Amino acid sequence: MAITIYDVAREANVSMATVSRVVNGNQNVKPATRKKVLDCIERLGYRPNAVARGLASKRTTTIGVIVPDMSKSYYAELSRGIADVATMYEYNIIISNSDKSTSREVELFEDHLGKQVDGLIFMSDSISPEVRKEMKTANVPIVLAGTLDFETNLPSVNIDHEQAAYEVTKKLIDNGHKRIAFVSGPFTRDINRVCKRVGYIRALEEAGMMIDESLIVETDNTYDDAYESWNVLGKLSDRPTAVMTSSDEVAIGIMNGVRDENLRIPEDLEIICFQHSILARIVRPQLTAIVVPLYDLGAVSMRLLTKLMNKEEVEETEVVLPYYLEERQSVKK
Amino acid sequence: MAITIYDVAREANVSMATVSRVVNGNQNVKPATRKKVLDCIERLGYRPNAVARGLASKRTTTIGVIVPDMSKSYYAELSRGIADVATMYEYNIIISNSDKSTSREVELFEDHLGKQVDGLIFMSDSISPEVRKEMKTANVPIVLAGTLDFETNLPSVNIDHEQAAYEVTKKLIDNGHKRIAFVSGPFTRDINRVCKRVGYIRALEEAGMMIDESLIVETDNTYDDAYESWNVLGKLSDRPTAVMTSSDEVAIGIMNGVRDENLRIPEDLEIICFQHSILARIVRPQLTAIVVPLYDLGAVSMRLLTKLMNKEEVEETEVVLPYYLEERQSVKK
DNA sequence: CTGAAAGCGCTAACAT
DNA sequence: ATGTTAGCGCTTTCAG
Repeated sequence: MAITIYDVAREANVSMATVSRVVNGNQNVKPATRKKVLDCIERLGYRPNAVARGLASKRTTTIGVIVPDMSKSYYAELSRGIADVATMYEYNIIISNSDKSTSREVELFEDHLGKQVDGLIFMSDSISPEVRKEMKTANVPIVLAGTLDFETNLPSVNIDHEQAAYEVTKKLIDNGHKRIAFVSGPFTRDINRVCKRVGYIRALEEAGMMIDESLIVETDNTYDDAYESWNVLGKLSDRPTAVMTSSDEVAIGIMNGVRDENLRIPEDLEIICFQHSILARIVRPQLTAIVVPLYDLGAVSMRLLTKLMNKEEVEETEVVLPYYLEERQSVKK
Repeated sequence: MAITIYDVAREANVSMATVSRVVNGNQNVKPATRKKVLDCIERLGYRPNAVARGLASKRTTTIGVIVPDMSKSYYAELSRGIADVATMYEYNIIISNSDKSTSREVELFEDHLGKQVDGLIFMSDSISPEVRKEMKTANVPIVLAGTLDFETNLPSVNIDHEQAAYEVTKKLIDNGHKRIAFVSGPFTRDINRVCKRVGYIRALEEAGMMIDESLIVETDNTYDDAYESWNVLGKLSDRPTAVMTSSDEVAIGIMNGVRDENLRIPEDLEIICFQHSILARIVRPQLTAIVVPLYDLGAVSMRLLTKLMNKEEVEETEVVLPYYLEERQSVKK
């Protein structure tokens, strides 16, 4: 059996309450007593039982993170931001993968809530009614990280993907392109269908250009699928001379498809992508990209969650972080 | 206040013990009673408190994962393997980043143990005496994933990096190369210094070749540092014609360094790397590589841990998983 | 098959 | 400044 607070109390000839005070840094302890207790703790190798503490205090200092897939660099980077701020505020994180399944998301909410997490950070492609119901009935704060909610106004941290896509498209238009494609990730993802796609269309319409649906291609956001997508795009009689992609991995799929046709980037095709990893920087030519501050998205989400858990006043619960365009080699000068 | 087991008991006109039995799937409950209780649970929206359960049963169904950096694809992939098997056996995971700091690793052991995790999976570059002491005094099973321990024989899951490096080097020798470099990650990492480096040297010596220390380059395992390393290697009077790298990211650094000198791969330099991500496959030329089964490393580690936590008999606690060489384009046919 | 009761290890009033 | 005590919500004997 492990050492308990009782063992320490007996050893130090004080009550368990005093030991508890010492452990919790309560100032109402005479320095001499404190030292005596600390010595015993050291000597016995006492380690407070966080589970008992959690039951008694109703705070577990643990938060839950529900993410589609922690192995994807997008979420891995975001999660690292969460983890670092969590550490800073002395929280542990329980992380679970939903694989974007609504039923799994609901299960995970129940699971994490059952574990009495003090708060939750949720990421998903889109929010289903079932999940919204879970969030409504949860008794702890929830923050959406990089995840959109159009119905309600839950605390969230995002960048303005619509505006970013608009700017990317506009830049391509200004570069003289008439045929600009948008190779997207799945449209089941709000960020793609509702943000990037809409920004793309807004820029085209503003320039008085036609929307050609054959230039809007949905992929599953993987390299292989993107590579295939150029098989379609490249065979168009009037093929695109520029493309915006929803991620750097997709851009590289296009890029290799283009290269295997002996076309060149940026001479024959200009590419601007959303950057989610180191990929954009290490391929040649390097990819001009909207840099998405994934780490910060996670860090700010967690910071926001700490405020909510502390019941602090938060002026703005829907945070929008800045992004920027990094000019590299996939666009002509 | 949340619904407790008492509320359900009162509502169902049974004792809390019976509710507990129902919740825990105990067979000693009359079907009619079970149904009645289940109905009340449903109606009241009762959700068992895992913290109270953990305190009473001394099992939290949570395991700890200590990892250098969850944002690195290497560990992200490995962690996903852990997470999936954890889910399968109904465990949650608390994951923390050590950033390879020994003192942080020790803190995290204490932290996780304090949270009463039922087991731990540990990953690190090398095991320090302080950490070894933590592991010795821990009262729960610990599995090392992709991490070496030379002193003791803790449960672990690995691949044979030494043999893999030997085979890679031998293949390069058989291809006729006389100057073969090894661009490594940090030698503070046992896997590099003690395994890959040793396998590399073994192959050279077996072929009667000299060990030229200038061909062994230590990097911090990043793209940028690897790129710089070619500045050194490429300027050698008798420069290498082949190179083994400890990761695909490092290989790409070399590759771009080579390309910026207008040399070609594989004509002027052959490369074989250890593959830790999608990178090896999406760059051109694609990289011939030792495929490291990261996901499986994690999954098998977790499976092993479940057996240990169940006190099952385990015949072999030091598991070695197979790897294979994927021939692609960075080596001549 | 069901209930009563004793903890699990700690926090947080409430006393002193 | 320190001690006493009543829970926190559940599991787990032990009875019956």
